[in-house]
Amino acid sequence: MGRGKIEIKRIENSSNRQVTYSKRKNGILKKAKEISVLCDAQVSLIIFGASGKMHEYITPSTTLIDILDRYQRASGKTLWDAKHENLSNEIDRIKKENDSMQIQLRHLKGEDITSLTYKELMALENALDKGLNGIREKKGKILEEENKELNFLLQQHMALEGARNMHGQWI
Amino acid sequence: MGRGKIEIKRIENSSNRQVTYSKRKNGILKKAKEISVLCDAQVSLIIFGASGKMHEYITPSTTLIDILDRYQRASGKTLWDAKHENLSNEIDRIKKENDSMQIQLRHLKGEDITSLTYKELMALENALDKGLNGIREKKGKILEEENKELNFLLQQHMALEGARNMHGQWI
DNA sequence: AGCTATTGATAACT
DNA sequence: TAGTTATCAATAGCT
Repeated sequence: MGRGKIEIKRIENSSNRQVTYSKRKNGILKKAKEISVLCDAQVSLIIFGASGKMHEYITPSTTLIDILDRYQRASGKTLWDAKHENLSNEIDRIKKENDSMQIQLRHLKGEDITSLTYKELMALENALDKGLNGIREKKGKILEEENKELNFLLQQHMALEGARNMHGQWI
Repeated sequence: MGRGKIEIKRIENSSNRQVTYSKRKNGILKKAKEISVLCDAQVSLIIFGASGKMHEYITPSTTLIDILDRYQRASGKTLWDAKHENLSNEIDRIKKENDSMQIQLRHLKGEDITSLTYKELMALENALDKGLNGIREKKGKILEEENKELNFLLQQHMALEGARNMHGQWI
């Protein structure tokens, strides 16, 4: 298809290769467009030349993503699904963790306990009791601290009051 | 490029369209292969005909995924990243939910409560107390039922025993 | 599905 | 690097 026939193998002369690439790239892009228009075909053509520059043709009435979705369904091969799967698995794992915690929380609040065994209830009771003790201890400490603080303030005030009274006597 | 020139617009005659599709499909696949070999180009060509059947050419030394990765980098468009992002967001959301529940659970178990205010501790205490009451009530009911069952069994046994004794007297 | 007249693509050249 | 053209390749219409 030119002044001479050529073998289909890598063109060694780099500048010839570059020229041929440029011409054939235009040619194939045109062909892609033509078959798409003439025959109602969905086409995705992506080309990277040796220079690294990209050229593409995607049938205008669609998107590359659509074509790739279709590709996956038609070929059975996975493209992003492989990457997706990891994330999906993580979501599943976390959701299970979540559900389990949800249930634990409900149980600790005394909800949804009808199906629990006596033994499970005992364990729950212990956990709650322990928790309650911790809370009450903490509450107690907070109250003690407050008490101490109040006592200190009261002492200060009383001392002040006493001083003022004594001062009054002296006047 | 044929017995007559044709306009590049949809071929209305369906069988002509099918024939043309088949011929041009082969042609463009050949072109894809040729440019790939001749010019060291990375090519991905995916075609869906009206029949739904797929045809593809991917430069053998690479994979479609590689090409699409490159496509994303070159075009700035996202293919699977968009889908990825949705999943990632969901993971984030669930993880936050998770963390919050984690904390609630710890608090209910009386752990990590040093930073809580007195008011928060009161709320916690109430929740625990309520939970504990529920649990104990449930435990009580279980014991009651069990007792009822045991009583019933005991009555049966005693009745049996009584009968046996009476029977013994009769002998 | 094959054939071939004709158009289209392009290799070598400028 | 872009334009020209002789030549080869693809294919439209036909069988």
